[in-house]
Amino acid sequence: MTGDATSEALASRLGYLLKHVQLRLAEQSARALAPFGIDGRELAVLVVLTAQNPLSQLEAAGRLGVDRTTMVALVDALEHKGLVERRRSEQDRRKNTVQLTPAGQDCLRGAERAREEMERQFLAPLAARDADRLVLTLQTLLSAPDRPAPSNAG
Amino acid sequence: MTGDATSEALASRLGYLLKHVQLRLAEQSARALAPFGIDGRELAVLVVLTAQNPLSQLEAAGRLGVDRTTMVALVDALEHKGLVERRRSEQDRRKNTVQLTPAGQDCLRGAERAREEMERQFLAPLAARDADRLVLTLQTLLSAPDRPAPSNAG
DNA sequence: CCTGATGGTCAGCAGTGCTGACGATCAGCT
DNA sequence: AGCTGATCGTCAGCACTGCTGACCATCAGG
Repeated sequence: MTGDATSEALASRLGYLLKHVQLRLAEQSARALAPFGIDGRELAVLVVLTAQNPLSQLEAAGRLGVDRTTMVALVDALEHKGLVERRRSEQDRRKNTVQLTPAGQDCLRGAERAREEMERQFLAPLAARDADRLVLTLQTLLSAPDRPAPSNAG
Repeated sequence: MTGDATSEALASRLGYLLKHVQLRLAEQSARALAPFGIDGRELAVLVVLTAQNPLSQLEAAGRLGVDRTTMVALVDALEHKGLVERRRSEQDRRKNTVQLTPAGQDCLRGAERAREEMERQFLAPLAARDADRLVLTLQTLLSAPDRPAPSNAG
């Protein structure tokens, strides 16, 4: 990882780069959030839950890009820690609205600060411009339409 | 993912962006490589194996950033497909040197072309400049030193 | 020959994310 | 009202990945 043959063979491969950069960020994130007793995915749940009016689990799952069955375990964990509260929706009793508890809001505030600081340090090796551009570039790639399996009939 | 609340809450989070961009690339990669009967990780193994003189499994694992126990299964699969060959090293009979078979070299050539085309399409939404910069930026982040757990004694 | 270290292998475990099924609920229709 | 199909949350089960720990064969040094 220090300029040897790896660079020649792999360092220009997008897959390798994205995977390992993501891995490294995940490590930093886990370290930064450990004091708050949550991990990055759980923090993301807290964030989407405060972003608007109370969401159902399915809505939250959609915003996070995870499966609804995954969201069950996520909310389970957060509820167990006393950070969120499930409540049966009165408009539609199939749904659970999930809301932050006061403890959850405290946790969110602190954890978000820690995450921001972590990201700042993670991006420190870059020029400020390049850091901004990285975010924009990734956003562009994500918002591009999915290309489905190539089909001759297409 | 089309400009709704997700953008506000998550779209600027590095973790979310990296994870989902990586996921999307992985899908494209799987699709592009399917005709060759290998996946992205296996292609990466083939690449490092041709990059130099025959490598031992441990050396290959090091270059790929995977565990040696992971490499066992990887080489198993490739050997099963007839793309690589294990051979006991004569210098050090604890080691396996792993080499591409002719079929492996054919596969590598075709799969690399497919991967390059796939990456080109993946990066198509970006200006050429931004695509280049993305690679450089990711390389910079990866080559930055790991920051170990913060320690008061440090 | 011992001893300690190294490389490959395997079993087992943990984390993640999926599918498929189920019960409860809703909406539309009759 | 009652029936039907869809929706939401839940759970069990599976697959994939990547790790740890143990084992054996082998090497290097005494």
